[in-house]
Amino acid sequence: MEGRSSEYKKGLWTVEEDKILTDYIRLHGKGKWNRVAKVTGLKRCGKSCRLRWINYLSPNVKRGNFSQEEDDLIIRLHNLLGNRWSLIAGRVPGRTDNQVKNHWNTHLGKKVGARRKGKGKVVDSTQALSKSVGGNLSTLSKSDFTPSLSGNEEGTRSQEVNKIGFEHQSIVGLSGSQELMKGDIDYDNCFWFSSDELDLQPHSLMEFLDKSLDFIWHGL
DNA sequence: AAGAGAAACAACCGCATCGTA
DNA sequence: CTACGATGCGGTTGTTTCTCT
Repeated sequence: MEGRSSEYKKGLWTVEEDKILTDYIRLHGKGKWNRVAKVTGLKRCGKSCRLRWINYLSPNVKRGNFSQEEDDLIIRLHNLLGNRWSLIAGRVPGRTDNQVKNHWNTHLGKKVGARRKGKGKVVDSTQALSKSVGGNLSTLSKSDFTPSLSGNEEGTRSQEVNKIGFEHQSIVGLSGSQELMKGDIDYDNCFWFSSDELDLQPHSLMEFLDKSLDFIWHGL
């Protein structure tokens, strides 16, 4: 099929292309990715340039093997958040969402899967979270998980968040691997918080998640 | 040494959301 | 209010490298 997409090259990046992109960003800064091809003549679409910079060329990206500490952190965060790779990566310094996702799919997922094999029904962590808060997370949009609830709490976004049906509970449990059932709790794979301790507000799931993450982060 | 299959990593695609004119 | 381009995310696919026979 020959279409507009044929204007752009696909596949692995060459050293020359990397240099062109790096020079462009050094000169113009990040953003305006669609301008890269126009300004530099690089035969790559904006999305491809952005991805290449974020995942590979950026000086903030840590290369090399994942440490045991990073593995543990990712496993714990995945337990809490599920496949929300960008959120997880945001808590793992120097690692990108793509790196974390790939590492999970090739190493950690198998490791964790093997450990859990035979330990009962495995459910998606968002389902587990949904169960624990008494609502349906699948109705939420991605933006409900971004830390941008500022100012107007009566706005549409907070109304969306309220769809969760979040209710005050004395204890809130999160489990990425197990259904939450009385008398059948896998404490190794759960994080528990007292909502009093966290001063949990029902209108903001993100605040809850962020406090949860800080809680874990400082406890590591 | 060479080929096959598995594993690891890089990149693409489709969709959702955001920002702005 | 709406349309549209830019950006971000997660799933998936493609390519390369490694390991085993």
